[in-house]
Amino acid sequence: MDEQARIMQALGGVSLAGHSVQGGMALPPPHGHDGTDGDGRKQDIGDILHQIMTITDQSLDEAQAKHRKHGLNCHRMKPALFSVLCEIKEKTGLSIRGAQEEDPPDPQLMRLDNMLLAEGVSGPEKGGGSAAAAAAAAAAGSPTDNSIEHSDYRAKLSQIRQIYHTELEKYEQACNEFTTHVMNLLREQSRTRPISPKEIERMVSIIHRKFSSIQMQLKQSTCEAVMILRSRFLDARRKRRNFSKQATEILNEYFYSHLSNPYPSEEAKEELAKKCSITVSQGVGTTITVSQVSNWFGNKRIRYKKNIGKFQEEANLYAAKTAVTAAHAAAAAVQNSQTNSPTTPNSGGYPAPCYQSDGRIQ
DNA sequence: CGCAATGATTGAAT
DNA sequence: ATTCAATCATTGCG
Repeated sequence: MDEQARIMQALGGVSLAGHSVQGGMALPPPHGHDGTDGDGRKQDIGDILHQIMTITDQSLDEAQAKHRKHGLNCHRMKPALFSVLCEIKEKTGLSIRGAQEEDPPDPQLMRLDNMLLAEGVSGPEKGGGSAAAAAAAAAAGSPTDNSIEHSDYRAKLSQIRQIYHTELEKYEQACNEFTTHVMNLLREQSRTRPISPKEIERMVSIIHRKFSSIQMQLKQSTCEAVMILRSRFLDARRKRRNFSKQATEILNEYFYSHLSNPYPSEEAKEELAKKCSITVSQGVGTTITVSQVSNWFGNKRIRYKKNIGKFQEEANLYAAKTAVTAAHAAAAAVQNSQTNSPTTPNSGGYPAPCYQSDGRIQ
């Protein structure tokens, strides 16, 4: 198959049944305006234009396409036509280039960047974070430096920071990949259609702008997260919040079921704190720390001792509750281990007598 | 507002 | 370092 025939095939829809191509350059123009001399040249141009028009419509990754392109590139009229097209484009390009606006630094983006920097999310390293935390603590006007909450805040901040950086890196990588891909594509195509380096540049800048807008979303959501974290941090230390119903429930349960020795160990306190925080995290609430559990037990012990009568009702209530749960557990245990052992001791929890009015405190 | 409940803080004791 | 006891400060209710 010679080159022309191949190109003809590429042109597809154009039917040339009558005028079978002979020896190369006999392609009539679409509107049959044939005749005068220089005709071969015109036909040449029409031909090559057609090829150019169609070649960009075709998928580029076929092996055939390469052949066709190669054929096109080797066409004898190609350089001249190419330069003409470039010239035309240069002239009309002004209008296109006029639309190119130099991007002024987006004030909102600057604001976000500044904040991320100030908050230590996008700053150098850990130093920024702790500095921001210290600044936040100072802004709260609280004289006491509660290291527990402080470290809590810092841990969460660094978590946010890590997520931010990995995401940012991902975007960066994707952007670079995409850019090089597009550039390669354009460079490849610039051999068949007039694409100036400036246009490639413009394309790259467009891509970058798109990706940076995505990045801005990331920055925005990061800022939001930091703000939420910060406000919660400040809230927690500025104002006292009552524990949730469920949290006090859990604490009371422990207290009254260990009434004879209501001094939870460090591990028990941690357990309780975790439990309370879990139940509280279902809704909007404060997370309860170990020291808060200690405070609660300290207060509870002293207040219970001070006026046992006042707490009698509560004590009975929780004693009954634990009794019920214990009974349930026992029943379940019995049902489960009927074959195992007839004398299964009930698991966990005190009997917690209802009449108990003398919890030997201290 | 007044008042009780309640979480947090402080200082002494151990 | 932990606990007690007193006290402070805020919250929630009537």
